[in-house]
Amino acid sequence: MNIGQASAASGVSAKMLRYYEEIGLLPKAARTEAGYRVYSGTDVNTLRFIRRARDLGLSIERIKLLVGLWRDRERSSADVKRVAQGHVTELDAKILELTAMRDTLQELADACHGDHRPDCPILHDLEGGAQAKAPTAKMTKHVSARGRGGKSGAVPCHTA
Amino acid sequence: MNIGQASAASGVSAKMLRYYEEIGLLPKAARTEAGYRVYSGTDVNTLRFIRRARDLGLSIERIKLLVGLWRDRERSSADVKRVAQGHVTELDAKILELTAMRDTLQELADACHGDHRPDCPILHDLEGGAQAKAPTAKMTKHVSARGRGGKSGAVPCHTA
DNA sequence: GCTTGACCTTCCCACTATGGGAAGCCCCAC
DNA sequence: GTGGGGCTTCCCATAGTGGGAAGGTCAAGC
Repeated sequence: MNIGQASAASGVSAKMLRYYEEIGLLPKAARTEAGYRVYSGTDVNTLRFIRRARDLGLSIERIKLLVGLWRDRERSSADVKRVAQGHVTELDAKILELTAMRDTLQELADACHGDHRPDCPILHDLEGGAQAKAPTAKMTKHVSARGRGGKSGAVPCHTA
Repeated sequence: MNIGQASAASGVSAKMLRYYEEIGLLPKAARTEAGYRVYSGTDVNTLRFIRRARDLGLSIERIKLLVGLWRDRERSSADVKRVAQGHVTELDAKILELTAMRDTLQELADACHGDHRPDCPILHDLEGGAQAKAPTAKMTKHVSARGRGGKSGAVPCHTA
């Protein structure tokens, strides 16, 4: 099987196949004399595994761990569960963060007339917003979001 | 005010100040004879506006629009609301996507013993998972996530 | 006046995954 | 033997952000 066929069979693009090989997620594929990569049915299984894992939003790093555990017959399910749970935790954090943003923005949008007039609570909030607004409460729950400057483990962004 | 002071006063890093200028979110700052950037109080206001907007997860592109509207006294609040609403829609989509991932993964993790034994429904799902699993239902709602290959407007990832 | 240290400048690199595309070689069918 | 499609590598772009190097500047202290 060459790269195109492995790609079609696994749902992982040829481009990604090369990339995964390059970063060490996949072992270096065997080559034909002409230099073409060669894949086996086993490889395709691994690729499907990876693809499913990516669909669940797991980072490449975590997938590396999981593939390792998958191949290891001596693994303990606890290790697998730990990796999964780690990702769930990240997802929860991200969901919380996005939800806070969404709610704040929706509140502001709801308060905006949305007509031809220039007055707009959205701009008003962005302008001075948070600090000077303690009394109004309710709108002040903006959540500092984005851990600013922290290498806080965030959910990798593969949507874009 | 030089860049360090503007940064401290606005909460936007000096690095980002230069970047925003480069991409045209900010006008080119005036310079001293030595080439140092000079900022005014007005600039700091704009920077704070931008920072608040980033905190709400708005993309630079949307912020450009908002800053433009903010400066425009003839604006209609409808335009502002449209931008905000667009972002809320994206956030909702992203939240839905992440939530689907989270739920699937949590279900799998819940089904995993998490002990020393190697059997693990998480790996089992990733392995063959979805297709061959229609009868089990409930677990099959995986949501194809990530619009694969689509330029589907996703929420920008500024968390990482 | 000179040194030192903090600050500024530009420029390049890294990150996460992914796609796009160019230049060039290869393979198969006709 | 020729054409088209597939393969190779290599570079670029994405969206924001941080890190750091090499070098110029400024202000304070001696």
